[in-house]
Amino acid sequence: MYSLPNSEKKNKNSIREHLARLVIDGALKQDEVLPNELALAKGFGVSRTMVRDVLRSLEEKGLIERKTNVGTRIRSIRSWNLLDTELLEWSSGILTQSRFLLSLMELRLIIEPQAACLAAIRANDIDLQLIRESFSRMWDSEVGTSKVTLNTEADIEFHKAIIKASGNLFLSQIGGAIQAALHHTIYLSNKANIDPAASLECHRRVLTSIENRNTEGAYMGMCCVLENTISDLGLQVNGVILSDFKCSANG
Amino acid sequence: MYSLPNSEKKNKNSIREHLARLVIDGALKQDEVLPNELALAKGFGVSRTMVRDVLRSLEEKGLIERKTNVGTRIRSIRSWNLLDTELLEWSSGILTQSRFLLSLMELRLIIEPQAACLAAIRANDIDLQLIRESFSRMWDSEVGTSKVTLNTEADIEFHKAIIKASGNLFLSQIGGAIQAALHHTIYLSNKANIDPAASLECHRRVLTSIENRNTEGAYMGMCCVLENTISDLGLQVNGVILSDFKCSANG
DNA sequence: TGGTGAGTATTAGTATGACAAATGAAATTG
DNA sequence: CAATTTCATTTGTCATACTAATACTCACCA
Repeated sequence: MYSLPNSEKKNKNSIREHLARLVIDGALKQDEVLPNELALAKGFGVSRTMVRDVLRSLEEKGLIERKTNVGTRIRSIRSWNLLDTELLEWSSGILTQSRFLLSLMELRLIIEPQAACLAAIRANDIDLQLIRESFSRMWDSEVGTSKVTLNTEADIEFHKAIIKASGNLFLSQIGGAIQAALHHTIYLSNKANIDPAASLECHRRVLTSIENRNTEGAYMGMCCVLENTISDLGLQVNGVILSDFKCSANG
Repeated sequence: MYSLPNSEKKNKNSIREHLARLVIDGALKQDEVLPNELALAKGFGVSRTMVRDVLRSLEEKGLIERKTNVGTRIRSIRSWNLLDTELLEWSSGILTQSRFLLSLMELRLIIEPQAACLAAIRANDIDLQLIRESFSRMWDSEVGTSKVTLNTEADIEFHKAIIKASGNLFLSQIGGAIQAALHHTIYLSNKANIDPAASLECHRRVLTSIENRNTEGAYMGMCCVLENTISDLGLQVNGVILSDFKCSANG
C-alpha cells in the first residue's frame, strides 16, 4: 500500500498522487494515521526529505494533518481543499459518486449563469475573441453526413473563457478549479449525449448574448446549457433558484 | 526586507506570513525573483530546510513558482489561491482596495442567497440550532437604552452556519474561505452602520424562512442582508442577477 | 484504589553539509 | 553566424544528527 507499483517511476509527483488517491478513494479513512515518515520513506524508496515534502503538499490541500508524536492523520472530507486543481484531477474516481457530482453541478448552476451575465457586461475584445474561438472549435461535423460530435476540450475552454470574462477574481479561482471537474462531467454527458445540436444551440445563444451585451440572454443561455448537461447526466438538482425567465430559456 | 523585525520570534509561521504579505501587499511585484534559498535562510536566521518548507507552502498557495537555476518567482494574482483561509487572513490590507472588495461582495451575492435557499430545504436540527443560536447572540442591547449594537463574531457564525446547512460540499469550501473576508467586511460595515435594526430584521427573516422551509423567503432575506451590507460599505455592485422577487425584499 | 507526576519512548520538526539535476548563459567550434 | 559544448547558478534530493513536543507508562503517594 505504501509503495509504488513497479511500473511507475518514483518521483515526487507520482508519490503525491498515489497517497492523495489513497485518501480520496477512501482506502485510507478519516482519522486513520499513516506510518511514520521514515517508514514511508523506506516504503517508497526515497529519502525522508522527499516524503516530508510530499506530506507538506497534502497537508496544504487539507487532506492530512501532522502532529508531533501522533503522526500523519487523515482529515475529514470537509477539510479538503476541494477547489484545488490537482485534487480535482485526482478525484475523477469519486466524481462518479452522486453526492459529489450533485454538489458540483449545483455549484455550476449557481456560478455559471451569473458569470455569463457578468461577462455580458465586462467582456473585452480579447475575452470575446477567446469565447468565439472556442465556440467555433466546439463541434466537428463528419464529412458527408449530418452527424455532429462535440469537442470536449473546446467546450471546457468555452466555459473557462466566460468565467474569466466575468472579471471577478474569485470566480476565476473557481473557474480554474472546476475545469478538471468539467472535463469529467462533460465526458460523461457526451457519452450519453442524445442531441448535441440542442446543446450547441444553447452555447450559441450564450455567445451571441454576450456579444450583444444582453445580460439576461447570457444568463438564460447558460441555464439552458447546464440544464441540458444535467438532464444528460440523469441528475436531479433541486433547490437552486434560477431567475424567473429561466423557463422561457428551455422552450 | 528579507528578515524579520526583532520583535518577532523567528518561527516558521511568522516567516511564512512575512513573505506572503510582501507578495500580497505588492512590495514584491509579479515576475520578481527572490534571493536564493541560502541567502533567505541567512537573512531570516534559519536553516535552508525551513526556508524550503516555507516556500513550499507559498508555492502551494499559488503565490510563487520555483524553478531550477531560475529561483523563486512571484506569480500573477490570477494564480493565487484566493480562497485559501490563511491567504485571506493575510489579505486584510488589500481588502480595502475596491476591486478586491467588489469581487468579494459579488461572490457573496451570488453564493449566499442560494445557500440560504438550499439550507431551507436541507437544514437538519443541528444546523437549525446553530443558526438560531448564532442569531440570538447577534445583538447586544445596552441596558436602559434602545441602542443596539451588532456582534460581529455571531454575525459571521450565522453566515457560516447557513452555508454549512446548504449541504453542498463546494459551498462549504467557499464558506470557510470567505469567513476571514466576512470578518473584514462586517467590520467595515458595522463601523459605518447606520441602522443595525434593519439589518437585524433581514437576518431574522432568513432564520424564520429557513425554519419554515420557505426557500424563496430565505433567498430574499439573504439578498436583503447583503444589500444592506453593500449599501453600508458604499459599494456599487452591478450585473449580478438576483431572482425577480428581490426588489420586494428591500421594499 | 485512584489519581498524580516524573520519566520514557515515539514522532514530527529543524539543522547541516554534501551531492544531483536542471537550465540559462557564456565560451567554443564548425 | 549557428550549433554545440562547457560552465556556473539554483533548486532538488539525500543522509545523518539533533531538538521539541507529546502520548504513554509506571512508580509513587494520598
